[in-house]
Amino acid sequence: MGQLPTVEDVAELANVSRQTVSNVLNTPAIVKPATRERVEDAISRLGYRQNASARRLRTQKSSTIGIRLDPMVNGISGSVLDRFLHALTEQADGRGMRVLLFTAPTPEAEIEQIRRLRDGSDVDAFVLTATFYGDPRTEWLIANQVPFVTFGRPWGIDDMNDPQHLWVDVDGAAGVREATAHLLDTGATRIHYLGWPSPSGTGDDRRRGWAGAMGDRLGIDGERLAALEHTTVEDVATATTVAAALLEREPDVDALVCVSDSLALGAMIAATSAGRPDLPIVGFDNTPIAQAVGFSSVEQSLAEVASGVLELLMGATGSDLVGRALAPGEAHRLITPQLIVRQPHHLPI
Amino acid sequence: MGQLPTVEDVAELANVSRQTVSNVLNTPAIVKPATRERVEDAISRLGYRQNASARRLRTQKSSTIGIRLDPMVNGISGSVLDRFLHALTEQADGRGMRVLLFTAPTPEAEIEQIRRLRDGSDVDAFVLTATFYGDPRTEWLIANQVPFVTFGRPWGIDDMNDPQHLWVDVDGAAGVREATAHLLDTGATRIHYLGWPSPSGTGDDRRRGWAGAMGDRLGIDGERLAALEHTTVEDVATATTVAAALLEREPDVDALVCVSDSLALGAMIAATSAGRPDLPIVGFDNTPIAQAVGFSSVEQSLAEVASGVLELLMGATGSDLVGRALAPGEAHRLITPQLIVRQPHHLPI
DNA sequence: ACCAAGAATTTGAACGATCAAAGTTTTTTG
DNA sequence: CAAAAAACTTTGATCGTTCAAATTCTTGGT
Repeated sequence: MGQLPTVEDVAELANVSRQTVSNVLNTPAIVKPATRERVEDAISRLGYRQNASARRLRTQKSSTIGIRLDPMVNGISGSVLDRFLHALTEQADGRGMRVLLFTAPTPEAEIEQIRRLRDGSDVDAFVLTATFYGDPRTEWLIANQVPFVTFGRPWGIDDMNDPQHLWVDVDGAAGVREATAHLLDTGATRIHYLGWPSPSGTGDDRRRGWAGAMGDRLGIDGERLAALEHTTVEDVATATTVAAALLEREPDVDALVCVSDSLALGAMIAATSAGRPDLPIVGFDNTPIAQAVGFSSVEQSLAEVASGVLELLMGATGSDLVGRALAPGEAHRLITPQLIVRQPHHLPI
Repeated sequence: MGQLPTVEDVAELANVSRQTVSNVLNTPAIVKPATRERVEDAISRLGYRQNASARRLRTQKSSTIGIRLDPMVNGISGSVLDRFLHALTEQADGRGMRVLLFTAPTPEAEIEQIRRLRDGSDVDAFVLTATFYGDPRTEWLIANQVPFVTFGRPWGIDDMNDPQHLWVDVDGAAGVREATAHLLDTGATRIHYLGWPSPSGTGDDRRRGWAGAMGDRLGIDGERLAALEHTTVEDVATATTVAAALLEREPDVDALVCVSDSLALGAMIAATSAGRPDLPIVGFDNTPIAQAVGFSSVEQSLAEVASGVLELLMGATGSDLVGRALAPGEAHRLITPQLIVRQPHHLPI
């Protein structure tokens, strides 16, 4: 096998011109059926594939999405980005897009990388994760008119409805509300909450779900609600300590809603140890740990997040990047997560 | 800001020709220092960047490494691939390479994807993970002369020293041997092993490390060694049960070496519950769980694996892909992992 | 049967870089 | 100091594709 076949080779075999071959590939509708068939036959006979670099050079599009691989993912929820990446890659492929990775130690370095990738025509859109308040990246991207979508809502209120800032996020409040409602349905009433210290965009959002359900269904709020709330950092050992103290101080706890699987694992260990292996505990992210140890958890559909990202970037069916700014209501997607109910495995502790 | 500057623009500003600009970029050594400086000045003044597509079209190289993102990573060790990906991306960037992701449900589909990416000049080398016995992918890649490296040694004996099959792997035996030796140094002698059922390439390799240390240092082998060995599947709950039974049956256990952090977590829970929170336990992979719960673990340096992969692919310093077959001894790298010693957190169970 | 309008196809140029070879300047050498 | 060698720079061609404009082929109305 010498050279790879080119459009020219296909054209010659099919007795047509380069351009017709190109048309069969890109705009088949304008080619006469008989001709198209002949070309397609030649293509498959030669095993021809488009040369991506040449195509990109000519069209000035790379059909590639860039995403930064975070330096370190926190705790046991690390697999979230992993799973998102998988879903994104898979769905991007379905739309003829590819996913290119890059790394950067700081937001400034990330901007530099983005600039490089963009200027080199390597990437024509970006997906940002882990956005934060006053994020310089989103500002830069908007200012430089680089298409992008963030996974995670912007934290500046102004940006929330800015039609230039496309974003997809998981409705943590809805997920935790469902979890709380499910516990209420089973008869629990003293449902405590184990969360992260405020302020935390994600954490506060999830807490709102619990608070809302407790308020709506039981009329509990204000002081009485605050008494059911406990906070700890994202760390299994610390969470275990906090949960153990809680269970000792308040033996009548009915159930425990946790902001993450890490905290839920700590709570699980503490509960089992306190002789309450059946205490209903709910975590968030449905990590392998939740499955392994056996507690309920709120699962975010990363496939939905990925498809939301691509829809915002390329339109519902499109295969091209949208340059247009979207209407305020269309510029984002809020994905509703789902509660996965599990029975504890009764670990023999 | 209208058009992006090209070599032509830089050349004009620096009063040289296209080619000289290209030389400054690619082979600076052959350009007279004064000229080079003038060109570099023009480059930075215009903010010029090489157009990757044009370069790739001309050179017929994509400077891109393809890697398949596995459908699902198993258990809590999922972050391994994640961390490897990060290290690979980072180091590839340092060598002017990029990492492109793809997915595929089956090995056959993966070959098809590889073929597509290769034929389209999208990717010019691949990194394979999770290889298995009689893997069709490696055979296809070798037959089609596509450069690749596998993370994980080939399991067919013949391939082990095939200079065409480049591979990097972690020396699990050495890691577990070190862990066992460390426990022996602290005075432990009844060191049990909790592993996966045989046959398992990775599992058997790690087991060998434990067996070797026990044999060399204590002269224990054969029947006596087998009595200290226990197996269970990769699942926290099951491991907890097995470890609990073991501790009850053999109260004089000094320490427990585990094939993975999942099993170590199970062992940790069982030990703590059995009133032996200080029982030395060692896991493998040094996942966030090991850190969170507080047990020793063998850490594989994924940075070293990544750099090994790139070295095999591109040569020690090179920035080009090696087409040459390497000598039998040079075709692989075995990375020695390192034991991370931790004191238990004394979870208040 | 003719001509205009539309459909289908072809041709030349361009995308932005590097290669190969040829041209120019500078340095070395007899 | 001239000629040869080395060092450096420039010129034309090319990678494989798509765009824009030009050309040829169909179709349909009168």
